[in-house]
Amino acid sequence: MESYKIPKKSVERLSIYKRILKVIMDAGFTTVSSRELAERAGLNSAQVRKDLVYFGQFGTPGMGYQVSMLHRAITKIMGLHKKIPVALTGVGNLGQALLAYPGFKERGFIIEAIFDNDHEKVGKKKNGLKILDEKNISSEIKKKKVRVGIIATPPSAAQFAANKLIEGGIKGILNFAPIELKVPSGITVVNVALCEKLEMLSYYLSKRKLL
Amino acid sequence: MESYKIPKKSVERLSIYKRILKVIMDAGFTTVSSRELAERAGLNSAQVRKDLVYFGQFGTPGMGYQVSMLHRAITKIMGLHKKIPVALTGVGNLGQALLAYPGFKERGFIIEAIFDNDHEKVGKKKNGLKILDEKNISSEIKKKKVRVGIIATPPSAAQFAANKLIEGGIKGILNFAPIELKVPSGITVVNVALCEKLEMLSYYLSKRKLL
DNA sequence: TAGATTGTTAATCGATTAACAATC
DNA sequence: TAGATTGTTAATCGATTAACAATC
Repeated sequence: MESYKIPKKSVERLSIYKRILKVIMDAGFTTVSSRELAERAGLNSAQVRKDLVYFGQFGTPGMGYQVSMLHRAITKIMGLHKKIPVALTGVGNLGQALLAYPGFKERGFIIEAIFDNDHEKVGKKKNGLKILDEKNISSEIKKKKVRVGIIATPPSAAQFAANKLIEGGIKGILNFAPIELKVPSGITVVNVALCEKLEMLSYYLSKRKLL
Repeated sequence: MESYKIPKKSVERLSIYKRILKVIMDAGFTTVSSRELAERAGLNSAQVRKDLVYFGQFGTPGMGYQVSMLHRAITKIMGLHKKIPVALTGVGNLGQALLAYPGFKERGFIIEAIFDNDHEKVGKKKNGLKILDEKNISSEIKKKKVRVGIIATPPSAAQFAANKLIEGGIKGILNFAPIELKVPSGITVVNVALCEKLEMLSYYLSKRKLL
């Protein structure tokens, strides 16, 4: 399990391989080749092998990969075999959606605390969780041993939320706000570029005079 | 306004520049250099200039770029100056969130029709729109001249939804389902890789023994 | 053994960055 | 004019793909 120079893209694809392996496993197959994996992921088979080798030697020449073993290995490598307590900041439309989104729980991300700066909302309950004041983020998440923060605030409030989360000891942030967060080294930020994706789509349609 | 070989990444960054230009414009500045833009976007200034030149010559040597003019130009290039009628498929948690998410409307993406395959839901209203049966996607969207489809269904229903959307004449799809949609050439699919991002974050924390 | 497919090296491709003449 | 900053070319870097010896 090396670590020094693994491309971000390879890590992202690891997640894709895991998803495909699950499908293949559920279909009852026990082994799979890099060619098959590549085909299903829309990639090159050399790339699949190269990606996997960053993390270990999982294959058998002439045979391919053991589906369930590789699936389990990737799950472990990605740390998806443990539950992770999460805090959500910003209980607006997007925040409420994420709160209800089953994809988080399925991956072991358990939302344990939710925050907003709107005093109209603070104190009310959403999905069984009381909305807390953003001012108290750091003390609350220390109490609940939260490890990951999700930022679903408007862009103007995002940096403040990030600061408070980091103050509370958080090391990883999933950021939905369309701004580049400034964080000290040692903090991992993963951006979900919703607006950018939307505007890209607009561009491609517009270019072809389809709008 | 060339078109033959513009990298996807440059298009995505165009959206980022637009966002930053808005901030600079609102702060009252009239010109901006590639260095300043780069700094705010966390990029290299040569990259900013190269990206922009794909789309035209907007700058003045010695001066930089006219903020409002560049902002307007990018908006136009991305087709964000017109309203786009949109259909949403999958009115589950994620779908309902997207329905309420103001970011779509702000960018001119107006959700005009919503679909689900759950007969419990069909006929009910959400955000002032009646939920329609997925079976009727193609006829309904033809009627409403919808140009873009958003897929927020579970993965198992995503390909069916995509097929129906395409049957109805749609050329662009924003896909939130974690599967690689198979579409004929001429259809633009932009994937929002929510799960992959989440799992990436898990990986980086796990690697550093932070979970 | 023969056939298949891995892990890995080398070749290719594309994207980022540095450098600088052109020019406001 | 002198200083600043563009657009652009060349150099660098990194990621993808092809090819193949090793090996099950």
